[in-house]
Amino acid sequence: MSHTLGIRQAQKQKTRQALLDAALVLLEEQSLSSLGLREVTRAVGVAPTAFYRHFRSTADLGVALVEEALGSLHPMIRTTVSTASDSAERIDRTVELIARHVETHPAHVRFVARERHGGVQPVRQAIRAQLERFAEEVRDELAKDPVSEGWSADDLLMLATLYVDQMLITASLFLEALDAPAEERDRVTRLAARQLRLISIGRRHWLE
Amino acid sequence: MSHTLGIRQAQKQKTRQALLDAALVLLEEQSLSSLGLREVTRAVGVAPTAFYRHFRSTADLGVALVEEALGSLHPMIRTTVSTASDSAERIDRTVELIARHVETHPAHVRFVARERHGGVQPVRQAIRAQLERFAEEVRDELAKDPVSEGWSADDLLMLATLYVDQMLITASLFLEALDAPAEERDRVTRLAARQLRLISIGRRHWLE
DNA sequence: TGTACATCAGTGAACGCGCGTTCACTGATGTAC
DNA sequence: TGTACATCAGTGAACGCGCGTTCACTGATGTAC
Repeated sequence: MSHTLGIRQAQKQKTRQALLDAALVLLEEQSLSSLGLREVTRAVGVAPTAFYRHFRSTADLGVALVEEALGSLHPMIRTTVSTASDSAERIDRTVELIARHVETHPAHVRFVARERHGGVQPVRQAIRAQLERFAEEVRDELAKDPVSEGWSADDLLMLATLYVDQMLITASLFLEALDAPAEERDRVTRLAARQLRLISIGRRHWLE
Repeated sequence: MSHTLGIRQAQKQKTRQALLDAALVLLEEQSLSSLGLREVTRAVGVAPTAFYRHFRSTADLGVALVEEALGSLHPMIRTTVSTASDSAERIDRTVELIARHVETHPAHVRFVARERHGGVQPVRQAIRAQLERFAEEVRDELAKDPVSEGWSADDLLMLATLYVDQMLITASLFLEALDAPAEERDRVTRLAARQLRLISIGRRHWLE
């Protein structure tokens, strides 16, 4: 049977999640460095002091949001990169996957894009650590591909980093296009696919 | 002779510039969305109300900072891209130029990286407008290159966008490495150069 | 199952503080004659 | 050159407000027997 939390623990988790959810909503229109603890508790409907039962500070809450936003993406990244198939098809599926993810988790994507270079150091660091893990995972998957024969580990990581950054740029373009007409989203889709295609072409001819 | 401002206008400009400079320093450790008007005037040594003689709000000041940070870069971008020479050499010079720019204008670069996806809409918009201009200028320079024969205007803009985004990523990596040992900066230099090289290879084989 | 005590998530009052904005002002600079 | 008036960048007091943090508390939940 699954581990059942006590009533007290379960309620605590629920409040904690409510704080995270409320913060994420508030962060769509501001940066973490201006997010107030009282704003968050007000949105949830608990006393300001309740915040301290869960987080030391809003920066601490931000680090928890990074884990929530990026922690669960690792398997998805791996399978996306590794799926062996025609290159053009893989690119289209990747772009489609990013578009879908932005549609279903817009606030998470916005948070990561915003705070990656934001004003709160521990959060920047948490995001960088996650993105570095992504790059390493992409590198490991690329290494398995026969196209990578003869590549140095360093060059593979260079390419993986390029892919990861490109995925983030694409996600943020889809985010901006979320409330735009469908043509705009199509434009972003085609742009992202061609950029990935150009990178793939560069990859194929790297060792010439 | 050059146009001489009256004493009053000259003093006003000086105060305005002092406000911009002070804000830029304060923004190294926070985001614009949490920057206070009183913080800025305190740093300059004028009364809080003096702020309103120059800007409607901190968001308005942010837009002025975008102009200051990016407005003067257009000629530099054009000449960098257009200089006809060996591709590898051009890449090395480009990366070197970015490194130099980050060294001489770290606060400006940090501001743009931070606020590009930050919490203040008018500032995001101002940055996007400038970056779109960059992309168009790069496209125009790329179009003059014989390598671009047969390329559609749309594909040229796609490549130009890729270059512009890549330059920003590189700048932000140099920024993080500013206080790091020289080896780290060298690592960033080599990484950026190889990524640009891979993109250039993709460019050369795009039409095959 | 029942009892007695411990734990601890959430409360609510209180604090000192800095915020953005308003307003009428001052006095140096600019302008018209 | 001098005078009289207009302009306007910067002032300083005042305002109401929300902030983060402290503290002792309450009462439901957990635990030991």
